[in-house]
Amino acid sequence: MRLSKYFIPTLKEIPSDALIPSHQLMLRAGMIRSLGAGVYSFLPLGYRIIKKVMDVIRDEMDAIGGQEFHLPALNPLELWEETGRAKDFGDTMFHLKNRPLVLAPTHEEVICQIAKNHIKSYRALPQIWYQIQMKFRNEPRPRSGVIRGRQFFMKDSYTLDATWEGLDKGYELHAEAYKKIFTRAGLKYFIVGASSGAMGGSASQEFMIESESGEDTCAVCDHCGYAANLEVATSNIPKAQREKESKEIQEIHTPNVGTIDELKEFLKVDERFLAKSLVYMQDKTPVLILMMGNDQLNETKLRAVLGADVRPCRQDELLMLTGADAGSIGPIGLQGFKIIVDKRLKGGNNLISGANKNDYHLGDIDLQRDVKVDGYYDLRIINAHEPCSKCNSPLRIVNAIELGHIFKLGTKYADAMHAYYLDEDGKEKPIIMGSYGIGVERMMACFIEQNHDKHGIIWNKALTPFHVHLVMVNSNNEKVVSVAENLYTKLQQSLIDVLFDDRDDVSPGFKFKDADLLGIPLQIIVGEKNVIHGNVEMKDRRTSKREIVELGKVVSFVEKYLES
RNA sequence: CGGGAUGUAGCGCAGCCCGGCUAGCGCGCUUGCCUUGGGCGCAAGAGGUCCCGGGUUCAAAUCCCGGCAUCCCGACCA
Repeated sequence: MRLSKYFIPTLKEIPSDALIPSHQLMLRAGMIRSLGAGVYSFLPLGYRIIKKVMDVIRDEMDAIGGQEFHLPALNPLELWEETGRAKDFGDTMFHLKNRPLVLAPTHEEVICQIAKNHIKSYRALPQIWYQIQMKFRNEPRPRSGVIRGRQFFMKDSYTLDATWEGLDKGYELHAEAYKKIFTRAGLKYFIVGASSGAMGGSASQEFMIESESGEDTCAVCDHCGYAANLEVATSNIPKAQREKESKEIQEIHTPNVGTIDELKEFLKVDERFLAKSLVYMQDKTPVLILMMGNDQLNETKLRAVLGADVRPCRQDELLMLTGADAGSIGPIGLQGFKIIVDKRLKGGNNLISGANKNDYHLGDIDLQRDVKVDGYYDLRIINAHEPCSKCNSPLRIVNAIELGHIFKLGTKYADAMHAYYLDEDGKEKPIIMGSYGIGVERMMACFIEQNHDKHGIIWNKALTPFHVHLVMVNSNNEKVVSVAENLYTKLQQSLIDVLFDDRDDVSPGFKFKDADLLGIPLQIIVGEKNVIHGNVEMKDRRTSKREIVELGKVVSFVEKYLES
């Protein structure tokens, strides 16, 4: 491709709306342009890279037996009502105004519908179906360039199985394929256990890259490799120590003490003797939740215990139900409450908690003696430096970007849509599904986040838009022009993708800057000072190492480089 | 959806408080000359709904009201 004819509008200055490196560089390198919040046009160079990413994904999906589909983005609203997900997605799904159609944010329903109509026997299972297609989500706040957009490419795949062992196998195949995809794409990633959320199902893992601009938070152990989304992460933080003697409950006057920190200061006691109370509503049942000290409640963990519909109790409800305001609530003397306790408090005695009377607390509560506990669960958000639950090394808390997510769905969709097959005994059974996604633009953006310097992007061989960047330095020098033109032809004849900077109206410095910005990993620099000796210069974009190569050996040099 | 900021040429910005002459600067763009190993120089040009609508005023980019858009923080995020 001749740069003089190719549409690559590079920018010298950084557009002010772009804050993170990948977004800035994608704009500056002429790969994308914004059309509206969270909506991007891919220009020719950017789309070339998208296609490279898709190639890698497609290759590995085909390798595990995936069959590529192309499913419609327009879906009947009715289909989404069948599974109840029209309501679950709510405003996140785009609805058309002039027909009862929606723009699909994912494709479980469509897949399940096809399976329902055509998979009638266990003999037709298992199946791995996938597609790489545009997804639409009405994100309330798109951000970080293409990392969170309102429309984006996703590779989504689905396993259909007759047995739970089959699901496990399909899930494992995907986990392995994903590792290969991200490794080939040159991404430094880690895998975390994740919440399966409203997708339902039993197991779920996310493929993440660590990034300051990430929207997810993960706990990571650098020692043993444990990593988990904070939604589900656990640690070995010390539990309550039961004291030898349980003292008698006593009322303590605590005027103007609201928060745990104030209580700690007022009573001069260790945080681990304090039991913080929170009240949530599970349908019409109030639930009192006890946490140790100032431990924060993890709502994802809470929902896993109580169901998705729990909500924090309102202030007016709180006063009516307990007779006190937040800050003076406690587990003693409540009527009609369910009481659940964070595991960390298990066995605790001589604890201090609210008295359900404003400005009073109760001291020396023994959970075993005084409280009817409906269950102990892990409910807390872990903090940095807490000991790893596997190896006790201090955990790090990092921001991360989710590149891929794999789910064991089970029969949720088959049940809702009556997608049944006949098993060996002629019995009707629901098809067991798994669902697996990769964000295509995110792979591209994350690669740039991890591979750039102050001059621009540094592609690797798998994702680079062209194999080599041929820079003709002195376009007024006949010898240089003829050598560069000749090389361009020869390289193309050897099936090497060349971006040829043949512009004659641009100074050498400009060409070098553009080459570094675009980041093609190997630059061939044809300039006067080397050409007169029958040589050209090879520059490695990543290391900036330069090597002088004889003209006749350029093609074989490049071929060797590409194979290495 | 709550909080904050911004909106002036393709891009980056100044001007706005404190209303007033033809709305300005850098980059980019066009033309000519020049230059050719790190965003080159000189000269001449083109390019504007000052986000939109309303109001105040002799006079509005500037003040007031309403709206829209974009970005950031938070909430949300299968």
